[in-house]
Amino acid sequence: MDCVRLAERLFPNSVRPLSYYEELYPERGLDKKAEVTRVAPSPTGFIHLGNLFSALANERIAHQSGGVFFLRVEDTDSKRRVDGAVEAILAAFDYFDIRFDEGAEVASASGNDYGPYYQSMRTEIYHAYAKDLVSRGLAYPCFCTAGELDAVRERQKEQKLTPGYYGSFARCRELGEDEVFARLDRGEPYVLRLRSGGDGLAKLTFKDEIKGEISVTANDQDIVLLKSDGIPTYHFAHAVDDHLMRTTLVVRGEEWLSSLPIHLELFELLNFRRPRYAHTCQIMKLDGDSKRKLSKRTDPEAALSYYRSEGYHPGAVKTYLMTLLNSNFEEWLLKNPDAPIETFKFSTGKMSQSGTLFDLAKLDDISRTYLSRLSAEEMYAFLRTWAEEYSPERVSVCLEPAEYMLRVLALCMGTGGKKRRKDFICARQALDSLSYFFDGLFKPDYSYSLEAQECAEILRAFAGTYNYADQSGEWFDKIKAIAAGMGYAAEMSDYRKNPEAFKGSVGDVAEVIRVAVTGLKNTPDLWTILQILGEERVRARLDRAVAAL
RNA sequence: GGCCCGUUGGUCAAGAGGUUAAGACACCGCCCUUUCACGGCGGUAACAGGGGUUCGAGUCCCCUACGGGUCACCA
Repeated sequence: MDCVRLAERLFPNSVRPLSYYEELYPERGLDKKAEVTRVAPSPTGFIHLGNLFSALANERIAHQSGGVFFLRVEDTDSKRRVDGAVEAILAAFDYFDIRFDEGAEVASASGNDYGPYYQSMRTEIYHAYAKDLVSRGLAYPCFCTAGELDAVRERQKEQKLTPGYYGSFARCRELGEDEVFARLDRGEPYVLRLRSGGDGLAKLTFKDEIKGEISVTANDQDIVLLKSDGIPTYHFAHAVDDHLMRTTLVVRGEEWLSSLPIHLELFELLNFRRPRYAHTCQIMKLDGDSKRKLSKRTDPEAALSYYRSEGYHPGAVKTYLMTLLNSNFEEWLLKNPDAPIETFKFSTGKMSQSGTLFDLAKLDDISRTYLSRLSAEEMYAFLRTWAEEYSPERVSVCLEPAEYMLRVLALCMGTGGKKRRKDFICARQALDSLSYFFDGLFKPDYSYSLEAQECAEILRAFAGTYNYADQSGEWFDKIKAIAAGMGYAAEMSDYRKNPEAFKGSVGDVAEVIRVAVTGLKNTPDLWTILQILGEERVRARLDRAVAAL
């Protein structure tokens, strides 16, 4: 077989020598410690939580080391391409404030340009390297049809052999020159395959930045380099792109670990210095008793869009992911509650090796703390931005006039006092929990702890003494008086000392009023709520509650 | 099934041969409190199992079990 002739026949238009690309995309000349990392999503229309997880790790590593972080769009699969998917990716990373130095849609400030950053625009580059491989006898055209491949696979399975295109199963590997050219002349479709020199039994050890030493088996599959449409597969594109873009460290999910042998062989045959790899654990979910990968089909929380549509604060989501990413992050955060995430020293050595379970309760807790640290104005702006996109009808109902909502938020967040409240988890939940401040949204589901009779008596007594002008102290004294008059302890300490002596405590009495006015058992300071609502609305709600009993 | 990775409380996890086996979330209790929260203090709860190596093993080695991943002209 005249390999050079075959290469020329396969890629007649690929005339540039490899040195052209090597010079076009030179070594970056960065500091020795500087890492060049990337995130490389494919535009399928679905953005997984894992994409953010991985992006965050890559971003921190690059920027912390004074390196470069770029975005490459892996749009090599025309079948899965979805309109608008790239825009969605860009918008999602922007929402979570992940900043790229280079890449799709980023103007390179440094003047270094290793693009194009869309794989669909890099075909001539892939073909140049493919041509080189063919001319060196390391790649060959394969004319096997999908049906033939399936049939072989079936037979291999029946015989309990490793499935795939390798060894004697690689039918097109040793095709004669005349036959190959004849079939090409006939226009038969083909894919370009790697002529693997690997020994499927050879073990080699490899050092992963997260997992440490791992043992891998050498690749012996003649994997597809270029699909029949001339577009590369992930493996080939990865090798060419990360070489020419001078990536130093690839941080990716551990589902890639099994194709690592392919990548190792590719880098070697292409004479590329290969990047270091860090394979991160996957985000799992508890399903019944067992863990499984977060699935985009069945788990809404697998989609990045879920957090945005629920109104989780992007900063809170990032904080949570950081706790999963670096095991010492949480303690650091406890000690440095005000420090920006960027000042945390991120380390691949502190990344978890085992699959991590996604814990919504923990996210909620972190979100509570995160939101509690915002000012009422910041919270208002956050809620408003969210509502405009996801719940526009609430803008006019809840968010205007702004002064009213600001007063509500100041109360509910405790921004005036020493201690902050932590009632808010996400924008949707926050707005939902505030609906009792708005007559149009107030749909009470009264649920009292006391008997109806008792509640009615308390509410009538309260309505009888209620005076809007009362200050907090006076107001509460009246409630205490009602409590005492009905056999409840006016002081919590009395009740605790001697609970048998009372029907309950002033807390129980207050709860009845709280439920009547807000429909909820848990709310911020009741007196302030009544002040915000105003006398008229308070009386109307008391009447309504009594009527409902 | 082959190959690969993993396994410390319900969850996230510290731990790099000698610890009373951290901390956080959740749960429970107490305290604080003008109600609801917040906060403070405390509690329940773990080294998958079995063999080695060692004076000594959660830490090193082997086996088993279990969980996960992957075996495409998808990434």
